[in-house]
Amino acid sequence: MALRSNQQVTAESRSPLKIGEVAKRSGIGIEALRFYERSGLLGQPCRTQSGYRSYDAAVLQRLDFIKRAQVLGFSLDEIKRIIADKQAGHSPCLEVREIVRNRLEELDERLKEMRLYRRELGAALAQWDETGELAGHVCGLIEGAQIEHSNPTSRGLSKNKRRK
Amino acid sequence: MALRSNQQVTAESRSPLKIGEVAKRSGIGIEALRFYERSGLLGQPCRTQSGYRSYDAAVLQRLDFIKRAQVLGFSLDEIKRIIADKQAGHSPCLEVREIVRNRLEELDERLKEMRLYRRELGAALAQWDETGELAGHVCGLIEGAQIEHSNPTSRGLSKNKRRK
DNA sequence: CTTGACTCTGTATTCGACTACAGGGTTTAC
DNA sequence: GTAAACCCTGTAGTCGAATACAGAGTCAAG
Repeated sequence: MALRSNQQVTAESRSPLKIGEVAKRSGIGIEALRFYERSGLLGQPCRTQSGYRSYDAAVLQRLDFIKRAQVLGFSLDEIKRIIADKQAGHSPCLEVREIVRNRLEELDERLKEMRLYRRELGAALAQWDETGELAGHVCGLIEGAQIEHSNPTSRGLSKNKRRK
Repeated sequence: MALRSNQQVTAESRSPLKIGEVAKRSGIGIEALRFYERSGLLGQPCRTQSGYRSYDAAVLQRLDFIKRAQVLGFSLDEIKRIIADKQAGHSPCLEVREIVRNRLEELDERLKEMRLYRRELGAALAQWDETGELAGHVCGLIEGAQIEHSNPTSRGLSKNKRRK
């Protein structure tokens, strides 16, 4: 354990990281880190005598893996299973392979969809720029959908929560 | 009011649709339709004397537009703005164009990311099948994260959402 | 010794996009 | 004429992935 004096070995290569540091380096946010731990994605780190989490730098790689997997469309739950499975010894477990394979299929499917609509959207935008008119799927459809009078936009955009 | 007798013109081309029918044809679900209406994506339809929603078939196109836009990654809120904007007269509004253009950029970004990781994932899976070992990013990282050191992390990737 | 930055646990809240349900009215088929 | 199938409003719940907050302990600097 962390015998009170090992703190002073604060060289940058081997230092145990406190949660704030991990958050800073991984870009993941303290609360999220604790949440990951609760959810079984991280396993519990050592603690200092006072109860502070004390991470080994390896956690950063793990977090990186998690982020990558997320981008690929894995849910935290699936990621958890992959990690747990690996850790449990039976490395290339069938179940995990299934997940990966399925996700791959879904991914391809989604990629195809996205490429298609990207083309449509791009085309519409181009024409829009040219002619000042929206065309094709993007707005032909809006136009097509006439709204039976009434007050259209109803109320103000009170709850307009734009982010990102 | 719909003059009690015009209901009987139930020819298939002009019939006003009740919500269940719209749900069936659009594949969108009654509750979701009402939710869209509440959210300002649909505007209120006429009602029969008894208060039932009575949709014009054009709503189907609108719903189709909404679905497409969603697949492209637009939020309901953005979709709403696009529609409202169009309806408000100033057709090819700058704001909407901005949304579309930005979304397009994001989409391309995301496509690139996805293709990259798809390659990695595919490769890992192939090797896995071959050698029974997970390699590369997919599991090297899991293995690495046993609890040993390493280094950095670049900036976070944009928040991407998986849906479906 | 005190301040301020940091951390702890535990519970609650957010957000988007729905979905479910309670407690009614209406239409339609037999 | 009655039961099933539909529709209404309004409110509440779900799900994934976090965030936020309350109330308390800990640590390094001045």
